[in-house]
Amino acid sequence: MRPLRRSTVYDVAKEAGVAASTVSRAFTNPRRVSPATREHILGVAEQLGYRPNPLASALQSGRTATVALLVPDITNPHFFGTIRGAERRASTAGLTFILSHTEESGHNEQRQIERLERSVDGFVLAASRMSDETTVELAREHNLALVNRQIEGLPGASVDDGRGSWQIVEHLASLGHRSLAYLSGPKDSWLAGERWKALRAAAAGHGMRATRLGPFSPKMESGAAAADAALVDGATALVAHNDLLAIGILRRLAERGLDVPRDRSVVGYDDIFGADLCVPALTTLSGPHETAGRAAVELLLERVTRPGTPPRQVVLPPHLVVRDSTGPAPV
Amino acid sequence: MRPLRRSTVYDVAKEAGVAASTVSRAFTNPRRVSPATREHILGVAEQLGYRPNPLASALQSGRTATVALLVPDITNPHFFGTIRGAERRASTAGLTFILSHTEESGHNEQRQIERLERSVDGFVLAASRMSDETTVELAREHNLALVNRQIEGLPGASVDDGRGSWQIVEHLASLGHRSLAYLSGPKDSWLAGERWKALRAAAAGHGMRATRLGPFSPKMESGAAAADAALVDGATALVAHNDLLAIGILRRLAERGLDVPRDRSVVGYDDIFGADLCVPALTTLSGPHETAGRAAVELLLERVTRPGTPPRQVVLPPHLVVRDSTGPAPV
DNA sequence: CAACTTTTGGCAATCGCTTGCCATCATGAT
DNA sequence: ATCATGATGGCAAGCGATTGCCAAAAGTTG
Repeated sequence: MRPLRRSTVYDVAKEAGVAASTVSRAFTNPRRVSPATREHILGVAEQLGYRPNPLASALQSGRTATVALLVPDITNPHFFGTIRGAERRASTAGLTFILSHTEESGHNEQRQIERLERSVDGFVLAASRMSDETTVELAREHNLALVNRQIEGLPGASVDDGRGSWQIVEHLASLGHRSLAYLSGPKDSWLAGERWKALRAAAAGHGMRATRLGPFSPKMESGAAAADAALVDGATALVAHNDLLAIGILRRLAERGLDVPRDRSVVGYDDIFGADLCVPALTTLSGPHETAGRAAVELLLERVTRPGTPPRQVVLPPHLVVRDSTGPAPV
Repeated sequence: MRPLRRSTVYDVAKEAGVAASTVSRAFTNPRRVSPATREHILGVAEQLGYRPNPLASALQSGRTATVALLVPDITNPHFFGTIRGAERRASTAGLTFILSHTEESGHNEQRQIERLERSVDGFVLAASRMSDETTVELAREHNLALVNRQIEGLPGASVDDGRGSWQIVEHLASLGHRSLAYLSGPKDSWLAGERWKALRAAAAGHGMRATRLGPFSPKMESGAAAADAALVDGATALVAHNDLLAIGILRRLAERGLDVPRDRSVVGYDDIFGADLCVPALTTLSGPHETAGRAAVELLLERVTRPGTPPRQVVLPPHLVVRDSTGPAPV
């Protein structure tokens, strides 16, 4: 590999018989040069194989044409949709897309932001673990958009899991369940908090008993512990923090000789790939997470191109996908 | 958002009573300044909240501490392992990680490389769709590492699907199958080519008949067409280009009233999440794709830190995971 | 103590582009 | 013909680091 010398604005300028500034403008600010010279410059640039150096450009202008997405756990299928959506949107806007894993730690998020601050135009924070205060503080100096987290005054896109949780409870109530157990996820996850609040409220509204168990790590392996805890609790309906956990629970219940949905009903969140493959196929709350990822990048863009506009919050409706893991409450 | 003015080397230099060059060296080349001044500078920098601007640094030095991963299709679970592995390795090496989707097009890969060339230290190309010639050509000017593609003289990490295909055939042969159909994937995928070559050779070695059908797009939706084609062919063993396709095939066969593994055996490649959840659970070739992703970044790093060393090729062994979708050939 | 080597730090050029400001020129209005 | 006006292009000063080269200081050696 021999990184050959690329031609610069100066080479193009000399060859085209204009000043470097004019070359620059021909590329970044077309209306600032006459159509004729622009054509000419572009032609010369083309034949010289000129390509603007994004670093140099960013250094001077402060605009990097890059966004970063910070996810707590790259390994968790829950985030794939968000990653996809964000990447696709960035790509169509001609933005470079940086992906970074924060290991479920707010502190890490903060460090990444500091590390990348000069290299990006903004950050999308997915399921951020940082406190409201820290986030607001950071938002003063950085361009942030949140996914699945709502903070007053900050732009964000989230799936309305509160409303979704009501749907879950209604579904379960209609099947005659009188009690549910929520197998909770990471305790500093905002989304998890929202889910539980809504579940509890909805349960109360339907005269159902609701208990929160856990927290459990949102992985299949935690399913056993979660299932066992739920059995002790005795609730007939188990609502798991996410599909991974729900699938783990399904497995454990089968091991312990219980039939789903006859003896217990199980519901998950996310509708990940695989949720309809397992047996019984999982009833789960499907959220437009890809859309959320896309929207978040969109919001970031908005703040760059039209600063001063008030931050928007996009809330997306989820829908319950009823499959085979829920059924009438046992008598 | 008010991007406050960050302090620069000059601020630190003035405050510490040294030259900017010394500050720079204190950070990037510690042994070039005396321990005492270094300590002092670091202290001042700390209290001024100084953070080096990666853009400025990259512009001058040519080193960006960034790598890019180009994948044909972000949506395909096959790549999740590679993405994870590459991201994790990059992250532990302190590198910024750029993820980019090339829409299954070699031409797009090339454009991305051109766009990002100054912004990264190297590229990992996963399942590249470019021709050998183009790739070799690009490798002259860029730092490339390939995943699941082998080109003479270029560094790369790949899963040995040739060997894996032999394992598949041996497994099928041992179950008494006398014929197999390979439901092929994208036709310009190198990996797909390797698989078929090995399958055909192995089948010949075992006196089995082998046909290649397709190409099919490697998605679940294509399963129906693939299954139907295979039924026409009559082979008792169906080997699908990947698990997605295999799962689609499973569904179609069930729809058409055929029992797997009694009437037909089905095998996939990749062992994606969900392969053990579907019914029957899928027999599939599990490859260490995460390791491959990690290794590729490793190779890139090697070329940056020790230029001149001959490019290495890492070949990783896959293993066959036998589940419930394969069984004795029907009599 | 002279002569020589090694450390340490500073100077200034450089990476490649952007942009505020100014000069020029063509245009239209008067 | 005169002047205000806008369009166009050039000049030059950055952006914030890195690094080759040099000089002074410090350390070695006989």
